[in-house]
Amino acid sequence: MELVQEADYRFRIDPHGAMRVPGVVFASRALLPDAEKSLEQVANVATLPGIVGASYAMPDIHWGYGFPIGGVAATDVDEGGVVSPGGVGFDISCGVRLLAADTDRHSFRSALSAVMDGLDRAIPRGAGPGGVWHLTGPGQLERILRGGSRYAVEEGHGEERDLRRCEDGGAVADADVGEVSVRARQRGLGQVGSLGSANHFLEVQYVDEVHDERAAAAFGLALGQVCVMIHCGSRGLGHQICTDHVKAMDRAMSRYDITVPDRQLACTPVDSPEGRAYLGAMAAAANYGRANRQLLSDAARGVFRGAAGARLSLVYDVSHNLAKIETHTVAGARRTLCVHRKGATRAFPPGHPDLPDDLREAGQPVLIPGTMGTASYVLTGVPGGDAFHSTCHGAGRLLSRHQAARTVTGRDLRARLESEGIAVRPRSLRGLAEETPEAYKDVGEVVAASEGAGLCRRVARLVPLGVVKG
DNA sequence: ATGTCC
Repeated sequence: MELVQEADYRFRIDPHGAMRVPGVVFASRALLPDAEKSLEQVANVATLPGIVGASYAMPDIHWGYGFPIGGVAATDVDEGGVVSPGGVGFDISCGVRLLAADTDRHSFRSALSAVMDGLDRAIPRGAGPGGVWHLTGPGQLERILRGGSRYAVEEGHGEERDLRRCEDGGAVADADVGEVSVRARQRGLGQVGSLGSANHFLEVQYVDEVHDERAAAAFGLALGQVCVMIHCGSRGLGHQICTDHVKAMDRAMSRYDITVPDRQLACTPVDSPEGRAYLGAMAAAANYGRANRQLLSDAARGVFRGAAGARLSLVYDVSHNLAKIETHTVAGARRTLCVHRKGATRAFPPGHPDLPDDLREAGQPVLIPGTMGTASYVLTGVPGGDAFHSTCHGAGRLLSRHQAARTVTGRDLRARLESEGIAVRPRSLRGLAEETPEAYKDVGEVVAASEGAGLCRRVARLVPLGVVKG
């Protein structure tokens, strides 16, 4: 795959074969080792009907199902543009929530161990069932799928203010519960309020560097402040919805005369029965993921209150795996686009009308979970930019789970983290080893490349005090 | 990511 360098941190893949638009990759050469497979996926996405602008890739690009992880693709809804479940991924609405404590790391130090033990008991995690909420019946699951974080807050698991600090006010309105299969519901029933496994985590962190004082103040962050970061998604429910709708679209595609270079790019027009069905089910999973993060926040708040006498205020909650219908100006014209972000985070600039009043001047908080034991970042959107107000989502994997687990034992990794002063509460030592920092790109380099490409600006760097993992 | 293959 030939990459033409256009600027620092910006490469172009010229259209060839069935590509309708170019590929644009925001990265440095150093961030693209062995990227051939994922760059081919960038080119494949550029063949989708109705794609607008370019098939974009963020600096944390790596190989994924059909679309690369770290990919952004927008299609024009009024021009036959398609929606593809592979452009969202299996973990629909996977995302990050950051809460800021009313304490700094020095005052907090003596409480850390008790807080970690409390979180160890309070946070359900790992593969399979288990969640903080035990549903009273199927009607309650439907209310979660329609109401997301808003429903959890209505039930007493949070504050009204939380909802103003959530993307979409904590729930999207267009969930179609009828498009969520019985099997997806069954899988979702017992996992409401759970972390899951792999790179999902809950971390106790503190603000280690502030890069932008004004934005940090607007977000409620200050140097030394203790924070809680929660990274999780829609568990088995979202996974099953992706499986169901990929299958349905794979069968339906030929009726729309759509051919794709890879079956994993199965898609139909946004404005088709199959497209609307997927988007309705995806919205339900989006709400499930948000309720999930709201309930885990509530559990963490209880632990912080009891073990440290500390309060947690929501900084923001944003997904990095979603397709959204958004209005963007393209070549001077307002167009209705279906923006797929898969391992890419929405990053609204200052002044965007969808931001709450108290964030309008600073821009949207963008939450970047780092690799376990390293740093995480808070960024903000910037004016102009490219890729439909999107930026990176994390470090990006380099080694497979199997390769990672061969480099270190879970026991040794835990000892290493503890010796660095990071408390670790793993559910499984094997799972811990699979997440060793060596398996990932350097999140600092990913963030620097994203900023260098003009996609976002750094606000703060966070480092871990304690890790809760599946 | 995921009842890591219905």
